[in-house]
Amino acid sequence: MTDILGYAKKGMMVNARELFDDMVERNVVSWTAMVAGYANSGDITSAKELFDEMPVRNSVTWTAMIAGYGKCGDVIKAVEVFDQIPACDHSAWAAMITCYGHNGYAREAIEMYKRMRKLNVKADEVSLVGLISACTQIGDVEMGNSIADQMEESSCNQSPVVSNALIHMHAKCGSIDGALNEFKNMFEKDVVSYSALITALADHGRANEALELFSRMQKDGVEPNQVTFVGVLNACSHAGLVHEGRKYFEMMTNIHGISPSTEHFACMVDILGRAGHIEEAYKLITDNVGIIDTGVNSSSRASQGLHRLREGGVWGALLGACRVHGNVELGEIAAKHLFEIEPENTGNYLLLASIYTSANRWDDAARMRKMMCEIGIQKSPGRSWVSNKD
DNA sequence: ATAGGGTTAG
Repeated sequence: MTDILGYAKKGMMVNARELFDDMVERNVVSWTAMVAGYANSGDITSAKELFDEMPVRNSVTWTAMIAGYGKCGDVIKAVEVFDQIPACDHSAWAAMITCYGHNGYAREAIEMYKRMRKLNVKADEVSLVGLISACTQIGDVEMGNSIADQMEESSCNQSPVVSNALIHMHAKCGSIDGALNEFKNMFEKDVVSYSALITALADHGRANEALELFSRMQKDGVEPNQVTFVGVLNACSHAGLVHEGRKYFEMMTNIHGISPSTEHFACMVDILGRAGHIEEAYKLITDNVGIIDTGVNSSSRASQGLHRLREGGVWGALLGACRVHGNVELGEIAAKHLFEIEPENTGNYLLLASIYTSANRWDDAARMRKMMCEIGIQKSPGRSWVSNKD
């Protein structure tokens, strides 16, 4: 039994299933562990099969199914499950709020939260985090400001996860002071707290403070992760700190054993390129094209599209640098990749056109603008046909 | 015992 739970938790569903099939005395916990295991590994079909077969379900089972549909983006099915729950508890509400938020329905998530409170269901940490996350998405400061009271009431004002979500919300909604304040009042700051605030400071143009915070994080003995370093490198990029950028990149790989992801490469290309080290930036890409292409942190839910988008970030950074420094040769190479990766992004044509213009290559610049127009024309009639039909 | 949550994205 303990083995099944272990395998299911790790997503090793073939092993878990073997043991489960041989099991004599299954109970609601082993059934639910299987359902949740399938749902978490993205196999919602198998999860649903077992869910339908199982003789007894409990609130954990229902919640796992909602989250499973949420994870694969099927909000309709998640709502169906939610509506069928015989006795809906706070966890089911929390899963539904989260499901809406994660799929871009921030307003629905907030409405769901309000409905829950109207029925006197108590908010818990998870529903609060879902609410905060939704408020962050649409910049609902008013709702965000009411969260402090909710926290008192649900007695999770000391939850690090809730506080981390609040740091992010304040930062994204423009209140860096709010983020700093939330951070200051935390009892136990973890890697996410530091990473969120480092990123926030970097985004707000306060690179030195971001790097100071990184030093303090190390003094406090909190181990940085790959997200932390994206923030740190972003700070270097905004402040034009080439030497420091190189130093942190090496520190990340050599001391902390973190293999650089496409985001890290994009930051480095940006740092080097802005400073005029365009050849070096280009070499960084070509030397690591295997890593950048496949992505080292490819999670199971990372789609092909996501990778291509990320790869675009690297070439996009190079193209931007080529424009600043007027490098036609590498600008053409970067643009060529971008035209393939994201042909619909007209900004890339404009950037290359601008590079040509700076080099007095008017004909080439005109050719780019023409290509851009053709793409715009190809796109819009297609759209209006679709919308005219319904 | 089994579930749901926070930090990267130019």
